[in-house]
Amino acid sequence: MITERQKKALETRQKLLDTALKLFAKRGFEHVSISQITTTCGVSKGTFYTHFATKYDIVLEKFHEFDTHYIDAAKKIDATLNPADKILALYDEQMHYLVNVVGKDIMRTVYTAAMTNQVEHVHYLIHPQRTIFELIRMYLQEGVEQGIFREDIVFENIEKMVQRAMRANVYDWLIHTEDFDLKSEMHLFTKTLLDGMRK
Amino acid sequence: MITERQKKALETRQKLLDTALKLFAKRGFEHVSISQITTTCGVSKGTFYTHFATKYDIVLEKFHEFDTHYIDAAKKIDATLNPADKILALYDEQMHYLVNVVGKDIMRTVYTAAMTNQVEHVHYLIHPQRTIFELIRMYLQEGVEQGIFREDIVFENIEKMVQRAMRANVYDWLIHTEDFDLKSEMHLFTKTLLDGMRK
DNA sequence: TGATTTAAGTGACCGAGGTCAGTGAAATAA
DNA sequence: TTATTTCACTGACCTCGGTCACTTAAATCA
Repeated sequence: MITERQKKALETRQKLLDTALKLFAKRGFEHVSISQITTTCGVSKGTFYTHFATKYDIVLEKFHEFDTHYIDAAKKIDATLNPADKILALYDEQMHYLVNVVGKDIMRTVYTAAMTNQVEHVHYLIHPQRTIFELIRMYLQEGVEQGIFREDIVFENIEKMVQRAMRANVYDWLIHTEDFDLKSEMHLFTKTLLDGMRK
Repeated sequence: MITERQKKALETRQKLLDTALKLFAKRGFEHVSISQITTTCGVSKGTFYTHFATKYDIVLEKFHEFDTHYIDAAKKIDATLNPADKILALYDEQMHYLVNVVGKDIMRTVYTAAMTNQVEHVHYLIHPQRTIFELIRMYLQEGVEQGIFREDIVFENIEKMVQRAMRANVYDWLIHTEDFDLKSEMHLFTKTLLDGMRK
């Protein structure tokens, strides 16, 4: 059972989250201060920290929520495709989503936090239970069963490299100010890497 | 001709640089404040900013200096190797240097700054005139002349992907807290990618 | 019901990176 | 030599993310 107090606290938390994300979208993560968020919400600065450990945490929570998107994305993928093409199709869909829905600002925050924040557990960006990684593992296992991959590379390495290809292209997208088509760059890069893994 | 004043200024600058790097090495970049650096040097805080635009700039300058290392590294590479193996040999040497000389702390700073700092020019991490990129371009051109690469990928894309492979592995090294052998991870990843580019 | 405990919320405070009007001695102009 | 300009250097000051002893009202206990 939830008490009146817990209900109020959850409302405050949600209000902070919504306000913060709205302000981030309008002015960019770096240009929004905690004080701006809390005064907009009509609470004190300290209240922010009863609900979130750091400024980053708001973005990380949203990012985590975004990740459920891939379950829907996976459903759209043609089951008759070969496993390598399934991964490419998933990445195509994912990159479209990152560029058009999530956006560079949130992704930059996530990719910076992964390097900076002393990890309290395994960081989400490389967390093996991450939805997208479980999908990729599934496709790769299909590929192994069909015998399309070289046998001198162990499965964990195949998996790690495919995941790394994703971060590689996202990172390069983030450090380029313009003229970087994430979707096509990711496609070519991952396709080439997968070709290198094939028999 | 250099004036007395300019000489003094350069001395101050050099002293700030040396002190900062010594403190960074001892306590880590994030745990050293500008005030600590300037009081150790016996100058005011403002002086730091007459010589450097941001705290990052000290590290970026050092990183730039490190890059000359690759000229020596390239000389050691066996000229009879095929171009793909030359790139692998260069990366092996480079990763050894990053892990044992440059260190995670400086690299983390560089990789964060690349995402954060609004680029005044093209950022050094992707600057085409960067020493290591010119070396790679040279080897890849050798490879093209020998006809070892697929012809459906244009040269600029081959070049971009090989560079990206480097950042991919360095980034993954930076977000892992342990159990990440940069040298061997880089080797396998780049080798696989290069295999995917071959005829 | 009244006494006690709990925890959401408060805001003064801290040290950080970075700014800028002002200073004074060196460089240059007269 | 003297007047003027230049610029390395100063340090009080700004805002920031984050902390913590404290307040207060709701939840629980007796």
